[in-house]
Amino acid sequence: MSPTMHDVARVAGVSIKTVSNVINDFPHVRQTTRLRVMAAIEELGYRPNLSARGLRSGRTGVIGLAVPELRQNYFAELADAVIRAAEKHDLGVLVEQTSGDRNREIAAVTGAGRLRLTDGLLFSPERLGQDDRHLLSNSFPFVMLGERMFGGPTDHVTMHNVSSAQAAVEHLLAIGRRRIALIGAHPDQREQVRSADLRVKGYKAALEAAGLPLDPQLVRVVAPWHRENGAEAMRDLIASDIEFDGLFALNDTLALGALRALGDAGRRVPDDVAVIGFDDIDEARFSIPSLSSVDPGRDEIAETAVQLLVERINEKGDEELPPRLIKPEFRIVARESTAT
Amino acid sequence: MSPTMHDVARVAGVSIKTVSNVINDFPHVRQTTRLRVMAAIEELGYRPNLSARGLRSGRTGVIGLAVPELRQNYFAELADAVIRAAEKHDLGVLVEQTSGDRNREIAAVTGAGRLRLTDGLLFSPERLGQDDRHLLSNSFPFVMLGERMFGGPTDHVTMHNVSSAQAAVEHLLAIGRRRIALIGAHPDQREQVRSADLRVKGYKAALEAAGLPLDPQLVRVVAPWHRENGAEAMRDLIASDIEFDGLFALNDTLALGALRALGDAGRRVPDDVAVIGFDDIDEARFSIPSLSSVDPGRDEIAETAVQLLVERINEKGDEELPPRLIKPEFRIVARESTAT
DNA sequence: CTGAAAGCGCTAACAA
DNA sequence: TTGTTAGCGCTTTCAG
Repeated sequence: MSPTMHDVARVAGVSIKTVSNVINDFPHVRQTTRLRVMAAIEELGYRPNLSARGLRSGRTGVIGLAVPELRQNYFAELADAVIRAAEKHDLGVLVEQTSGDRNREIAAVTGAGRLRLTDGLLFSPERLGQDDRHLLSNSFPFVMLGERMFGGPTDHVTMHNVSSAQAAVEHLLAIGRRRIALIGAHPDQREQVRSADLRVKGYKAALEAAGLPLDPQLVRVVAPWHRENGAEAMRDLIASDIEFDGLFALNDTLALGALRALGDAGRRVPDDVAVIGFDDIDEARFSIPSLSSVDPGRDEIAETAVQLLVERINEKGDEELPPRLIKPEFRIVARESTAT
Repeated sequence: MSPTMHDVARVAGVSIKTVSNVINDFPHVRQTTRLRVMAAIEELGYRPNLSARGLRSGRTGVIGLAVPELRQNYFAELADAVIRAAEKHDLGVLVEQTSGDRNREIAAVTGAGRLRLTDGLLFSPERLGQDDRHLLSNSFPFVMLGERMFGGPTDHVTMHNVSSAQAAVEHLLAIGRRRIALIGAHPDQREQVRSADLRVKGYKAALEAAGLPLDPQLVRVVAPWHRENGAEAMRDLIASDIEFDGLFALNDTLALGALRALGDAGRRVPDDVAVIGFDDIDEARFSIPSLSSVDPGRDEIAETAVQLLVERINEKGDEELPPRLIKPEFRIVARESTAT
């Protein structure tokens, strides 16, 4: 077995408490003692046992991040940002993939399984919705991400979906586009609070503000938001012979798929069709043509979410803050796909 | 505090040991007792404390995965696959990003910090090399990934770099290309065992087998393997006025950047230049044109790596297997960028 | 400033 | 088949 604090104490000729004091940077340790202890630690190659520490202190130093799947660029970049942010707080990140499986999302929020080992959870649902709020509680440090559930008992970091989508469409209008298609609307009409619906709302608001009619034929239902589906929706749209000169795709992946289908069909971007996506994933900068997009403030979302979670973890039982809802600033990133 | 086994035992009217037996699916528990215990667990919302279990059993049920950064598609897809594979063994995955920082890679292999909480580590180095083998030991369950360090004391899952690179170039030769450029060679000539050098070796082998000369001007040094660098290398190559009709990019990200630069310069792919990448990331299927690539067997790499790690974790002290080196089969994936 | 000792929640001998 | 009990390695009162 690896050495314990007792071993270190014995080698350094001090008590186990002193070793603990040194490790935890407690102030009242004489310098010579400290050095002696550190030498012993070095000599033995001692590493604290985090399970024991976790058991004793009630903290593991690890937070959980539950996302649908890392294969999706948006989540990979989110996870990247979250891990970096957690690091600043000296926290590790246990990544759980729910794979768009409702039961696994339920398991994640109700604290079953592995995530019990964590001090708190960042959760980005894909299947749970507004009706599942009863599953949430504020007894475990928890920060909601995304826009599938609002008004729960926990902190929530999300984005300005409506206004940023509206800004995206206004960007297309500003370069003279009038027949703007949208791909990525959600099939299920009953659900209201989700990225798709909110972004569609922004789309409609922009058209209305510009005094343009809403042509339902230009609004295409697509789910899930994968490249192939974006390409397929665009092929359908082209095949349907409906006229359009602009496209707002509800995320970049859809937009990239659509770009592909437009290219195949010989439509030039942006000349024939100007395209804007949503998320501003890395890839948007390097597609051909490069893709205009909405940066929803992903890095800030990650940093804020971790920050809120840390506050909840450190919260004393009595001082309970009410749930907070935070939306970082967004930004329209104009690239070639909407160049004039 | 959340309920403990004692609470459950009290409510169920049994001893703590019986609760433990039920939780761990031990055989010798009467059915009625089992039911009573399970009811109590349900009633109290009891969840085992994994820190305590970890302390007692020496197992946390979590493995570590150390990669450079999830932002890179290849690693996001690898992490995705690893998490899925780990799940089958009922293991969680703590993801650590080393961000191409040598010291953080050293910290990861030497078991400093958070990764102490894990039962084993999958490690994909970017900065550590052959000379750092002394940092490795086989005392902690560990599986090496990638091709920066060979011959260490641990299991290692890697890929057929040379032969698959050779196959990629032969694919270009087979469609009649004769002036094949390579981008992504590594600047440092001293280091031998790394993806870049191995793939360059495959490139040379293919040319030699075809009786073609090696033109050093066609081999471009690029690091790191990011899109922008791929685009830049291609712009340089085009600007240098050297003739070429094929391109082997040492990874897909470079290839996608190069595709971009080729498009900008008005060179048609595959007509003017046929392009093949390496890794077969998702994106390759959806670029314009779609990108031919080498699938190095990523899913199998992930599954095998987790499998080997689990074996090491379960290994009794006495039966030590010698280090194993495993290379899954590769596959050339032909798409539009090398269509005839 | 340092030491002694209790106990976090669980598992696994050993007893009954 | 079930109960009792001794720690796993650490933090943390409380004394000294």
